[in-house]
Amino acid sequence: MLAAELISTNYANRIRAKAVPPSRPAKDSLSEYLAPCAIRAFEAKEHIYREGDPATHVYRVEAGHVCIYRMLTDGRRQVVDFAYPGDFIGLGAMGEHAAGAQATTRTSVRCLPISVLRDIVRSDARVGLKLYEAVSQELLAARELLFTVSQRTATERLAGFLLALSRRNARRDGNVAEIVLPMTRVDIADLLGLTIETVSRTFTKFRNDGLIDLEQCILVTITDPEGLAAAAGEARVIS
Amino acid sequence: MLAAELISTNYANRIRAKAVPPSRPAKDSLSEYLAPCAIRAFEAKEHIYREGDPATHVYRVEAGHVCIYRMLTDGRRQVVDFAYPGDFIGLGAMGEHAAGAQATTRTSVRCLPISVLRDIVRSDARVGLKLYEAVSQELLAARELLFTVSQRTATERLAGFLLALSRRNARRDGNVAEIVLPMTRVDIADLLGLTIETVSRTFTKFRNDGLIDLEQCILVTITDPEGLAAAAGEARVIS
DNA sequence: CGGAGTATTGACATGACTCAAGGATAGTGG
DNA sequence: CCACTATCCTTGAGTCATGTCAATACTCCG
Repeated sequence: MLAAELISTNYANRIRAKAVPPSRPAKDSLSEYLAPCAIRAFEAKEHIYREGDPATHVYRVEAGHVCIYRMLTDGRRQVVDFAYPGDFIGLGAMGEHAAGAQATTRTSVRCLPISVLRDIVRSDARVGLKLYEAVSQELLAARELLFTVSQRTATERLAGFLLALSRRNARRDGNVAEIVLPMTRVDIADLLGLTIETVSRTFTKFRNDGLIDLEQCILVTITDPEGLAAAAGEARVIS
Repeated sequence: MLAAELISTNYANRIRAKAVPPSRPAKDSLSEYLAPCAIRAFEAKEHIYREGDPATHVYRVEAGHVCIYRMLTDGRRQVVDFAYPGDFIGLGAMGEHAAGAQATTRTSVRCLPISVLRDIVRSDARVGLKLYEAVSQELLAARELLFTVSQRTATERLAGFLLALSRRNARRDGNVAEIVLPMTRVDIADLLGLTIETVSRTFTKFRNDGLIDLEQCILVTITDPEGLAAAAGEARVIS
């Protein structure tokens, strides 16, 4: 199990970390403090931290992709978010991490010790507000996902997911149509509250309906954005 | 519609606000600042604020119960949380409220203007941290609910919900077995991502299985806590 | 090539939803 | 006090989307 996790797996390694610098230039107060922080690298499937680990650091993803998730003892899993370069992870943890963070591709993160963060907050009220806003943003995203999982059909969920990724990409590098999926079907299924079979079938349905191309299973090309938006049901989409 | 909301409805008014003071004595830094704040009262079904309203205040529930929810244009609704006396609502809103807050019973809230809150944060770093923690707590609850809705069966969801309410009551007044439901079946269904029919059927099933008594539809008595916990599946429950 | 991990597809089962009817509860007005 | 009405809750029958189980195919890598 542990050994397996250290071996970078097949599909994941098709994605070579492009080390895209975070799109937001390091202007805000939090980023200033991050500059001198240590950087750690992880292979695909390695954990940055696990659920229940003492929360020692806050991290910013520099390159790669991270899957934030929680586990139930019987093996059921809930993916809570995917973190992309520029995103913070480990925020909102008090004492210990309430969710695990696992790299889905080769990943590097910048590490800010919690103790240092606390000092910064004490001396710089702006940072406290920044943190508050960052967590508020996560709360918003969590509720959006809650909505998606609770009220929408499989078709709507996956369409919404793809559109959210598309918008995320657009903000980063301007490519709206092509989406590289840095996560497996299992990850997607566990995010959307579906099974991998349903995810796979829905992908196939989209392809048959001419909404997307799917030459490789990790490369989605949106051929009919309006159709996909219609399949998503509503403008309201995750993230 | 508006008129209807002002008329307190039947079931809801069976619950007379007991005006229980918040269990936590007003020791923490946020509560200090709340003491001089104005109090506003609402009838059942009245809104404290609506989704999209400019976020002018943060509120603490003094008595009664509030349903926090979001709407989709086609009428689908997601209840995000129920606020009890002592709980804060309206936190984490930046600019405008991302969710609506509707009293489910006669309710009174203490109102703290956002502008004042901002001033406080600037002058008192502890409050910034307090806010951060409060929102983190909400984030945790939202993810717990996400888990519930996404991965669990109707039986597990409702059992977990009842146990969560039981624990909430226990913390407040020590009564573990008796639960008064300050919300309708619709509210419960929209929280758990079910239909009212399924909620009702599951209640009936619990009664037939001897897990609960249900003399009135708003009064649940847990007769077999272990059985209910088993039905909930896992120790991990919402809130 | 062979093996491990991952993805697709099919047949079938089922839990929850939908639609529809009827019962319970509380407020209202005669 | 008793209809009368508006909500709310319960129950039943039938349907459907998604899950489950099982077999096969694809991709990468040693």
